[in-house]
Amino acid sequence: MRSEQTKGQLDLLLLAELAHGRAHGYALIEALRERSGGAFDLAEGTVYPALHRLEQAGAVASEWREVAGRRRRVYRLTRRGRRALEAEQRRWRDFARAVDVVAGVAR
Amino acid sequence: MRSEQTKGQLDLLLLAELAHGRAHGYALIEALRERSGGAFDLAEGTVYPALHRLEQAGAVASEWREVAGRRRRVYRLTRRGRRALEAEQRRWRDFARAVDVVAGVAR
DNA sequence: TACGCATACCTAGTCATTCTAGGTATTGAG
DNA sequence: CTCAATACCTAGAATGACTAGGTATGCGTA
Repeated sequence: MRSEQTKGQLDLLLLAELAHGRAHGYALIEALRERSGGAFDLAEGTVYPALHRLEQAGAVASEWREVAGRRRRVYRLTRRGRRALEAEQRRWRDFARAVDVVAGVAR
Repeated sequence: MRSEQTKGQLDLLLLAELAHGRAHGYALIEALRERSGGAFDLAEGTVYPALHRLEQAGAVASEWREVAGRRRRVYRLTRRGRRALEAEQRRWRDFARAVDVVAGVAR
């Protein structure tokens, strides 16, 4: 059972996680689960297509690595990805503030 | 051009707005636009079906009013709707906190 | 050695939500 | 008389993220 949905913030979460350093898809899922205290427990079918989309958009770049007999696709933020992350952070901040105000939630 | 999407928070926004008092759909759209400082400028095609869905779910109830020759469907929160609002507020708080942490956005 | 579990990737198709794009009807201003 | 604003509605499209399946390797254990 997945804990929480990403509700339109998936790219922000992935880009922010990659800002901590390069990582492969499976590791990103675990990192997101841990950093969020279990709130985000994303399905692979959610993350892999999203990474492919971000690569198409030029926000991330990937290369194959062989680690202990397992192939990994390791992703890193591009310069464009860093700009995209900053834009996503601003967008999230504005959005969350607006919801807080309307919803009567002080944080 | 619509300003911002509701990204899965539409029910929360509508229920929270109705917690200020009963209102009809068109007025809810204006109230949301104003209270959010223009951030939420929802299309009628977004709001009316959502209100119907909330009524189906028993969270709101409606009655027709005739005001200055115009028919209005005036909605109010039910008791169930109040509980739903509280649940949505908790859900939003948890979600927003988790995104803040992962996204590296301090607010 | 066979099994299951964790790791690691992938995609097709589905589903829910929300938007676009149309429609109807009334009132009031110009 | 026309246009803008008010006020409602829905069918269908688009979007985003999910379910549910698949492949394959390595490692521990029964």
